[in-house]
Amino acid sequence: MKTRDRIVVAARALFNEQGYGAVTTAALAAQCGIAEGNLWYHFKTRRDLLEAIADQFAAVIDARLALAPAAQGDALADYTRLIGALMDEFRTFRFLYRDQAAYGEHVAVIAERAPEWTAKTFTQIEVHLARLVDTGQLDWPRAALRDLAINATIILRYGLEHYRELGEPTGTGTGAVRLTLKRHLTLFEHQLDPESATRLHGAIDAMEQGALAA
Amino acid sequence: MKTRDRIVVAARALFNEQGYGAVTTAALAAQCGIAEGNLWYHFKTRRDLLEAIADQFAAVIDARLALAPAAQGDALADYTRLIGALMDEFRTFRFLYRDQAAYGEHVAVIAERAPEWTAKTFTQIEVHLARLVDTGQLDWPRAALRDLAINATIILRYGLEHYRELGEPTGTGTGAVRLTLKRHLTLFEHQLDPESATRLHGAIDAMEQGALAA
DNA sequence: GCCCGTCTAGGGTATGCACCCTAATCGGAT
DNA sequence: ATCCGATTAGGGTGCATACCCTAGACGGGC
Repeated sequence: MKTRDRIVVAARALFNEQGYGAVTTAALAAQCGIAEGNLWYHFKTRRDLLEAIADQFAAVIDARLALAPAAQGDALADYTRLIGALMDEFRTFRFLYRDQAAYGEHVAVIAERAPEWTAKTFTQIEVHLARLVDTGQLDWPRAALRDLAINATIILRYGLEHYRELGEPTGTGTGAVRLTLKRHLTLFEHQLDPESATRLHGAIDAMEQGALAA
Repeated sequence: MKTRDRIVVAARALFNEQGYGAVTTAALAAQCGIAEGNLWYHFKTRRDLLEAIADQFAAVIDARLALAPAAQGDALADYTRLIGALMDEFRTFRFLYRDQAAYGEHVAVIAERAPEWTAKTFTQIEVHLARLVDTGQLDWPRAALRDLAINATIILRYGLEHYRELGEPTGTGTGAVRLTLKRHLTLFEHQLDPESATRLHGAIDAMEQGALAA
């Protein structure tokens, strides 16, 4: 891996663990195992590094927003794929959501596009849930799907912070993502047919060990 | 109002608006209309100021946790009172939740008690919802009340951040609290009897204009 | 061997900010 | 009038940190 990419990966991890403002450039260089001067060779300012991460973030979101349920496919697998991708994103770029006060409103791509991303995410989840209704796997009034999608998004979006506030560990491998996915299931699992509910639980159990590592 | 109290109030407001780390002691003194030396007369360190606010926070939470539905009273009014108090708290002390990465894990009262507070809040909401079930105003399986209480708490807790991410203004007087309360209602309003649903909506509409000012 | 991109080591600077210090003034209570 | 707590104005310090600068080394490609 090229040094520049190693810096981006390490920065993202440190910012997520310690908070954006608490990570010094000296500590980051040490974490990468490079001289601080080399960090400045690759990124002129700390802001340039932040924007490199934000550009990655935007690309990941655009790719995820392209996910749609297949017309004739496995609606449950499609839904599982989506929520897995969402949690991967919330976890990988956690500090970008959480530490906005620390890095300010000036990362242009986020300031401009976050509201639109969020609104599109509601729609994306709604469309996936509608497929579950169409296939008879979920019993939910069509008129109430939007609200369910929004509430599900909120719970997924803030799940890691929620468990942090409960004093639980929330880093990678702790099971916090799985807990969050299960938490969101409580919104509608009583309206899933029993087989689908079981499959979804099983898919979520399998998720933190493998799929989300990608 | 005594200067010391004025400093606490102004600090809380500035920390909420701008983020804890972005508020300099110079700006805070200016906001209070006092010399910076006077700020240091009242608080020896910035941390002392933070802890004064955290102590207030703890007292407010303890008082709110003491709220319980009356055995023979108006269950809907009791529930309304509780969610109003909760939103008041989330708004008044918003930075204490949001900016934890900025001020660190070292405010003892929060580090020690936040998980317990959150767990008690779930129970408090659950007990209030159970009263609504008992009075026939809410139709919800008893075994599922805990999950409803937790989901309601999450949505109330993160509502302001949610609307911020949607690009909406979230300061006092913007209607964000009302939107949050309405959002949480979507979890269960279809299971309220129509009169109760109408009353609750009305109570929420009245709330941001008056009751939450207290 | 030459060129060039990448990286190092080591020293440094400018800036921002929390907090200090001091002498004087002010205002309220006795 | 005196005392004392509260407040001011103005100057200052120490520290942390992002980022700069420079000469040299290293490694890969031609």
